[in-house]
Amino acid sequence: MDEAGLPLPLYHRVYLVLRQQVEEGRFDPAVKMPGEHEFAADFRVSRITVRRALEMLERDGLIRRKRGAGTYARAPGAAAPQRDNLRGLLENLLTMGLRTQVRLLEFDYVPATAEVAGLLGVVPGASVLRAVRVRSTEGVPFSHLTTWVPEDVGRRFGRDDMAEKPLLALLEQHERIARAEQTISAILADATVAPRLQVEIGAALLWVRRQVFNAEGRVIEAIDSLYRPDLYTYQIGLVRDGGLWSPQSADS
Amino acid sequence: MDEAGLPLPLYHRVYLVLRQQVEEGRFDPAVKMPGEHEFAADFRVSRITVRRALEMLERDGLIRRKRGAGTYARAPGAAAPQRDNLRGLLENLLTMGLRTQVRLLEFDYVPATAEVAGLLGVVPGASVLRAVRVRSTEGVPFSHLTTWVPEDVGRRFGRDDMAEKPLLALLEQHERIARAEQTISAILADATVAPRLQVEIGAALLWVRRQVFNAEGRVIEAIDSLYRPDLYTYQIGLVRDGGLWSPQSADS
DNA sequence: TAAGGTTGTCTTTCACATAGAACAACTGGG
DNA sequence: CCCAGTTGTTCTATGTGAAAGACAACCTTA
Repeated sequence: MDEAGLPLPLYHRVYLVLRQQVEEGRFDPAVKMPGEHEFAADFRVSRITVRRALEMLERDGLIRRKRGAGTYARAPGAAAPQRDNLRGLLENLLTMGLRTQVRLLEFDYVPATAEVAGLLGVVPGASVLRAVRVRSTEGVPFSHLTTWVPEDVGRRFGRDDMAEKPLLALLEQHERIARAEQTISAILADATVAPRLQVEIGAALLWVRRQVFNAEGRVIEAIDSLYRPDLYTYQIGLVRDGGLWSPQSADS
Repeated sequence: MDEAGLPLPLYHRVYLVLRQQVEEGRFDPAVKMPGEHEFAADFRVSRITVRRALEMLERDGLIRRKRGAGTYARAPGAAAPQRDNLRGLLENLLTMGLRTQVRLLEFDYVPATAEVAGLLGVVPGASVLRAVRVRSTEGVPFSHLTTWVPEDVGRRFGRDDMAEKPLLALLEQHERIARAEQTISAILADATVAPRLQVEIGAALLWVRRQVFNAEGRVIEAIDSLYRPDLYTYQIGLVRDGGLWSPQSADS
């Protein structure tokens, strides 16, 4: 059985894992990387499969191989996406006041699936507004947002409003937003979102699902957010408070 | 179809396209869907390929097929269960009071890498205690924890302590824990953690990195946690507070 | 120079993906 | 009732993914 749900070829999964590790700087360019036989044993695959993955990495310019000598990771280089600028980019987003571009890909009224109906607290099949947006910074997409809103709430604004203003601002024109519930998880990029986020199918994405409640306790919005982990992370501070943790701050 | 070199099997690409269309309500449940031959012509694939996609859709409960009669989409509300156990198991963990087993895989003093040194606030190469644990519930592993502690802190307890008590409890015997910083992201399962978490290589994992500070502001502990997204999610409540979100509660 | 390790290249074998085709079993409408 | 249309089933054939192994070419080091 394929737990991942995506029937990606073995060599491609090995490639994705190794590429992630090389890009993280996990291999010192001055130290010989593990040999093909060793990788094959680690991954429990044949050497041919490892070789296919390594050939792809070499074409990407991420590693250097030489017969008899071994395989070496390339130096991170100037444009290296180290883990430091992870935080950097998040802080940029916040301090710059979210200087990002938003592209509206879909905006339609659709019948609610069972899952969406459960999130919004409507009956399955009820008409709901679904909008899909991609948010970018400097032309690079980093988040993929799918939003569902009950029909009566959605009718208060149109497609143009959504392309310009944040949805939350639109909602707050008519509603008192009280609280939200978030579930954070991870998921693989599928064929739909991968090109929109400019990642490969099978790449790891941060998955945040949020329900927004108004003052009456009604769900007025459900958001499914997918983030590129190399460009966006979720940061939380916790304070120790009598044997328990309580949160201190989160993003907005 | 898509000849962009994507390594997804054809039948799976057809499945993804059709699933999206069915979920969007594009097929009236009262009207016969196009026949297998017609789909094959539309997608420019063989009928066998179309049939595999349709079989998957039928297993998902999204369509109904009958020999001689045809294929019909099911009513929008009748979608497959799919991701219910996400929330289910998490609630189990909390209500059962975290009835989990912990297995200590590694317990060693190692020289700090540059990355770990940065997290702990020590010089690179300094000796630090590294422990790797896997936490399971009912025999199923759901989290993989790598912990680093400065040497002088780690010397206060031994391997046996760690196998029994939570690390935080051990630390609080001698320290005043003040706060923590968490970074939440996503990462692919590599050859090391995949077997320990009983997932496939290349599966998506939830990645939480935590720095724990004592009252003096020193980093006492750094934790790298990997969670199986099908068994564990991170939940946060937010309250709307004067145009901003502030957190309400988190896990501990 | 010699030895051992590393990547490059070539087998063989098996399983699966896909195409193309024919036929069987079944349904609904004229 | 019969027939056209639909899904179910079973063939053949080809290409790719993958494992396992053997050997060649090459580099580094003792």
